[in-house]
Amino acid sequence: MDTITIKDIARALNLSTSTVSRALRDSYEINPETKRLVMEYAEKMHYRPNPIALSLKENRSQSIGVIVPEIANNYFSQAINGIEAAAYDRGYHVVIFQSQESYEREVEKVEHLAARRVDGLLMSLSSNTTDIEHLKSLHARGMPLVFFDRIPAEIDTHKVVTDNASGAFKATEHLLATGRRRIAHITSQPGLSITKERLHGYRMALEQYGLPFDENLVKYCSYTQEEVKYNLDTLFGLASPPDAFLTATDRFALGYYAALKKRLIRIPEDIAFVGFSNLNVAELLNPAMSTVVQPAFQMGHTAAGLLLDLVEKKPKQPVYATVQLPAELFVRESSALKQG
Amino acid sequence: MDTITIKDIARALNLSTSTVSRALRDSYEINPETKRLVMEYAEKMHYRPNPIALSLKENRSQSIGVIVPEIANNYFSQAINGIEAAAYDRGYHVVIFQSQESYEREVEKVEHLAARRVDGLLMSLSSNTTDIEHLKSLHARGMPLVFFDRIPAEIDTHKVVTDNASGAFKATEHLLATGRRRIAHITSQPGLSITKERLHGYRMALEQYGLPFDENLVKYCSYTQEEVKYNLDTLFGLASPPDAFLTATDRFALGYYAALKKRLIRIPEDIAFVGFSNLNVAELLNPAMSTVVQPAFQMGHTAAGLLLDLVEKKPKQPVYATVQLPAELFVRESSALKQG
DNA sequence: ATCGTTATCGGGAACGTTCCCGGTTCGGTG
DNA sequence: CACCGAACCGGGAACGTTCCCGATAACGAT
Repeated sequence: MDTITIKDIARALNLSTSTVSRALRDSYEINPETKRLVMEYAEKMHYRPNPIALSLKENRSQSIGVIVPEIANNYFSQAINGIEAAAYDRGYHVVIFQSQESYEREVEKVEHLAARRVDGLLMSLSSNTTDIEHLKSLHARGMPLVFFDRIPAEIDTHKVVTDNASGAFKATEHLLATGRRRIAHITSQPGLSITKERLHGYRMALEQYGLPFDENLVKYCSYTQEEVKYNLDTLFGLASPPDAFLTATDRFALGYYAALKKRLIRIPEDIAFVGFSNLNVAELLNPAMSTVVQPAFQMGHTAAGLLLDLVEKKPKQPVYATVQLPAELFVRESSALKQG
Repeated sequence: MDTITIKDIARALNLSTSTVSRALRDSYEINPETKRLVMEYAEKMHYRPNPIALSLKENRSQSIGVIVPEIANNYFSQAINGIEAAAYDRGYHVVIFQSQESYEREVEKVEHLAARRVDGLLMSLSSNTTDIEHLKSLHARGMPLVFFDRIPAEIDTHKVVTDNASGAFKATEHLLATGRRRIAHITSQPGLSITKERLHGYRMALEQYGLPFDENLVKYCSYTQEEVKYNLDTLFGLASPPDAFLTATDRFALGYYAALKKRLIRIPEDIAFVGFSNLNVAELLNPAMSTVVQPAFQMGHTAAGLLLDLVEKKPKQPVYATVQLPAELFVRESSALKQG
């Protein structure tokens, strides 16, 4: 890219760089005629101010970093959509990384992004992250930081989440209302916030219906294929096997739906199913899948908004808040009323 | 972010910035003892070189821009996944924008990204883009540019596409082999490369089977909901209505699948269906959807690789190529053999 | 004693921009 | 006629880094 600078304009018009700079910013102390000359020449030569030079001077990059477990996931791609919209509206760029559910990669990317001098960081933790020292120290050094969806308890900053407890409660309650009594809960790593909250909602619903909580029905998963088989084997090997599934993420919803179907288990006759999922085709599945949907776009949008407020020091002394957005339960065939 | 610079180190150790700079780059002309001092102090103070200062000096940003119609789309999010992987491996950042299928937004984002001094640009055209002057001029001014999936004919540069013609041919041939004769083709705007190529494959298959091409069966769509209804009305209003659908993109596949089911049209009994789609749950749909799958990750990965070769001037005089990756046809229930 | 060599280091320009200080001209006022 | 204040413009530092020139000292070699 051969690019023209303010100096080139100055030289061409026999002016100083100061004058050109001021002319371009429409300063009052520049002769209108001079302004016109500069403006016209700049326009003609396709002049665009170099944001890098500005960044160096102002010590900001006008960009925010985003680290998510994976981009090619309905929930996160929708969230990124919201982030991009909010950031663009306020003149910021979005730089994206994925941790791929790996702690080591997450640390690496956080470090990289910080070195890159992004103005702020938007994060959703990898499922294998338990130690968040890398983020703590970054935050302590003054990097504006906002978490969404998968948040840590130990860092005090803005957080945006869905009301996971309520979502899980509604789903569990619904399954109970359809006559199921043994609800398996397939969920993420126990350390994650979303895991705890959803488990809490699940237990509350059981309690309210006077049913016992059975640890054997809860499976904390990572994301491997063998694991699915193993978990299903043990679940169906129980003396009192499950008659319903509540899965906690998009990937579990799809993975277990597929695995159940492969085993020729009938949904909803043998097993009722509700998945936390932002899959936009839940309606079209066989059978149509009941889902707890998170407002992904909205979450990304508000998280980015909060981050940019921090970046721009909108409130001088920020009072950190945890914004909770409602989850919505869509009842479909997969959790139809139990027959007989 | 309170950040430490090379100057701070120099001052603290009573050295010049030159010496510190060289010590940090492990230059041979610095006393090992001095190096050790500098390195240790830098480590202790968490020093990280400021990439923005480097960018200013070297006139490059170590980042590439990506403009896609929408992020929250299976195909594109998978492609971005590939782009991110390739870019990160080579030390580049990925800055993402979406045109939202709007020509005006596309122009705006292209302009924005260029002003932002990205080192190169990766594009998939919006469906409403017919005039590509904004990209032509950018390319003429020396911006490395690589297109993927939706490419323009009029710009000579690297392009990465799926073998759309072959994909459409295979799908059409398959539908013909199952006994269908009136295949509706739901596709994008006529200007797009993917539209033409897929249409070509579709026609070739018809021709090979000695069937006439009927313009009435081809619908060039944008992405509105009313349009779906209108197109279905006219298609089923034909004297000889379709007995199969071949849809050209992810969104059309889902949109028309849903609409057909809503009309209680039986798939595959009344209508056979094959969709170009990267939906990862095609298998789980009701009925399981036959799909032509594009190697999205691979496309993003190679496109990014080609772009970075251009950026880094790997071949001094690049010979622009159009890389064609194979599309794969997955036959499922939705295009089962016609009964009777 | 002079000189080239080696080992170490510093000064300062440059990247593109803004902005603080200055400077000059000129018309007007006392 | 001296002085003042607009009106208009230029010089140069600064942001953080690299790199081209030097510079200095010590030390053999001539």
